[in-house]
Formats: sequence, structure tokens, C-alpha cells
Amino acid sequence: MVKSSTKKELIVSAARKLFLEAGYGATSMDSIAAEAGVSKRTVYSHFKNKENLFAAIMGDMCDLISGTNPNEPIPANEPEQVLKQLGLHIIESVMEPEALDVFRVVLAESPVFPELGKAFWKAGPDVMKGFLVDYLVELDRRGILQINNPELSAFQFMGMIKWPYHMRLLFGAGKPPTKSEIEESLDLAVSTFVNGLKLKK
Amino acid sequence: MVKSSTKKELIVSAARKLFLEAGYGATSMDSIAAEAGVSKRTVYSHFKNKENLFAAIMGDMCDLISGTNPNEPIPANEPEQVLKQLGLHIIESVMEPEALDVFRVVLAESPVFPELGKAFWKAGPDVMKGFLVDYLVELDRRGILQINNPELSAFQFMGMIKWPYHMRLLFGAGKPPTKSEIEESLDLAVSTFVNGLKLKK
DNA sequence: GTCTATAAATGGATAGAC
DNA sequence: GTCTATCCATTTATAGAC
Repeated sequence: MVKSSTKKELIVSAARKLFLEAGYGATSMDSIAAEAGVSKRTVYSHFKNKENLFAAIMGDMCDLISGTNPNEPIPANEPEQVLKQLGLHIIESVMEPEALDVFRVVLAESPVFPELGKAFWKAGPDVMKGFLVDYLVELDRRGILQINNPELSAFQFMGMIKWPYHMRLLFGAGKPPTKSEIEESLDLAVSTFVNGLKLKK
Repeated sequence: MVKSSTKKELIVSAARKLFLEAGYGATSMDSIAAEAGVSKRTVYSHFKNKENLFAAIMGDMCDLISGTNPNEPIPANEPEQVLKQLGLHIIESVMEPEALDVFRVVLAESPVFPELGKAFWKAGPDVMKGFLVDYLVELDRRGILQINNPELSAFQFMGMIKWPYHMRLLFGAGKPPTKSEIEESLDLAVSTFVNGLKLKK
């Protein structure tokens, strides 16, 4: 039996939109109720208070982000191809407008909601790191790269790939990169990384 | 003639502390006046409103960050040494507790204060990028590295160096790295970067 | 410039009816 | 669960005296 939308869903949807747009402090329970088209009392019948509502919403967003990470085994192609493909996923997923909002809002509130900051890290970068670590260890085992510290190399690869455009977008200091700019960035990062870690003689 | 502290200085100092600790929304003009030990009316006699006060304070913080960037000519040592030294400066400066607060607060408010976000980028990462670009171009000219896109390589180097520990600290997902962890990270990043971009045959 | 006092509006949260 | 109406604390900003 299909219901159009429960009140709770309306509230969650409205709260998500407003929290992501304006952050925790600048979003009022009044505005959430208005956006959802319900009374404020109804909001409080579903969520104990503003903090709980925020934590619930943003916790869900972290899980959602986590779900976008790769979960298939890595194909046995050329390392450059695999890394470029992973890199493309990394940069595209963090540049999603909604992902930018989540990043900004979670970071802003992480001193007040420390569990949220940790949840974001664990669901996002940490998952991708684990995935990369497995692959780098395999490349080391196959004698293709020399990976002495897989975790560190994984993080450095991620930083090299995502930091430049991600940060510029977050601070409003540049336009989104074009496809060919992303392409160029990925090619350079992957070749630098692979050549830099190639097994020496 | 040395004055202890003007009221304006007291206000600025109090506002800076509170804004950096709690962000824009969670800091009230009342609390700023109280922290400064002046009346609220005095705050408003020096700053038109809360937005102006915030923009002034945070704009100053951006300039302050800019002032910590290197401005001396780069010594003609081994590239690895120079890059490691620059990398050490990068990572140490972004991990300063006050720099972490500035980063978080500016980013949080950059949708509302877009000029602030751009100012931060221009005073911080952009300055360091320019410095790195000059050096990478020189290394290319000297036939040491092959740098086809200096700006891109500079940003990727910065991302590789700073992203891992910077992000974990911001999200509260890890302890500050020890000296030896920083050392290891810098060594790996620099060697990956230099080997990866060495002039081929 | 600086203070005390207060205006005017908004915030989170609840009472009580249905 | 849901609504209308409201309480009470807090917020930004200003009035007016000194």
C-alpha cells in the first residue's frame, strides 16, 4: 500500500534541505515546520528536539555517502586504469552539490557534534581509504609498486586527487572543473603516483 | 605612549576568540560584549552590526594566515630538501589550532559571506601555490623535473601533503600526528612526487 | 565614547484540545 | 498524531543619559 508521504518523511525532507542549505544555527524549527507544511508540534512529536533532529538527518546523510563508495572487486586491468577509475569516482562524488553541503555542515558542527564528524570520516574517506589500501597491497604483492605504508599512500593519493578542486569549490574560489580538466588532473596524479612508487631496480 | 588596550582592541580580541570557538551563529553580541568587558552599546559604536564585525575579524585572520607564508627566495639545495621544507611549513601551518578554527568557520560561512571564502583561498592556498609554481618551473627549466602543468602539480603536491592529517584533525577523527609521523609522511610524499615527475630518459 | 535600560523580533519548546 | 496558541529565554539593535 503506497502512501504519498508521511508527515515524518515530510519533516525529514524539509529539515534535510534547510540544514544543508543554511547549517544548524541558521535553521529554525519554525522554518522546518513551515517547509514541511506541518505544525511545529508535529515536528516535536517525531523528534525530541532540534539537536536530535539534526543528528538524525546528518547521520543519514553520512550513511548515504558511504553507500556511493565502490563495493565491487577491482578488475585486474592496468594499475593506471584502475587508479584513474577510482580517482574519477573520488573526485566526482565529492563534487556533488549535496556532498559539498554535507561536508561543510558536518565540519562546521563537528566541535558540537563530535560523533557526527567521526561518522562522516568513517563513512566517507575511511571507506575509500580501505578500498585503496587493499589494492595498493595487491600491487605491492604483485611486484608492481613498492608500498611500504599502504594507509599513508592511500591517503596521499586521495589528497592529490580530490584536494585541489574540492577545496576551491567549497570556498567558492573557482568554477567546477570541466571534464577535460578532471581528465588532465587524473592523468597527471595517477602517473605521478605510479611512477613515483614504481619498484626500483 | 603605550596604552594597555583600547576598548576596540578588547572587542576585537573577544570577538575573534568567540567566533573562532563557536562560529558565527552561536556567538551573540551579548557574549562578545561580556567577554570584552564592555557594554553592548560600545560594541555597536565600533562596528555597525554583527555581520560587519564578523567580516572584519575573519578578514583579518585571513591576512594573518597569509603572513605566515614563506617570502624568502628558495635556497638552491636538493629539490627533495626544498620540497620537504616547504611541505613541513604547509602541514605545520594548517594544523595550528587557530588555523583549524579559521578554516572551519570561514568554510561554514562561505555561502553567506562569499567574499570571505575567496579571501581565505587567496591569502592561504593560493599564495603557497604561487610559491610552489615558481619553484617547480625552475626545476623544469633546470631539467630536473618535467612539469607540464605547474599549477596543477603544485596543487596536487599540496593536497598530498596536507589533506590526510588536516582533514582528520578537522573532523575530530584522529590525534595530531607525531613529529615522526609527519616526517614519514613528508618523506613519502616528496619522494613519490619527485620520482613521479623526474625527467624521463 | 560609554553606560543602563529597553525595544522588537525570533528562537526552542510546551499546554491542552481534538 | 496533529493542530492552534502561547510561554519564556535570548537575540540584534537602539534610546537616551552622562
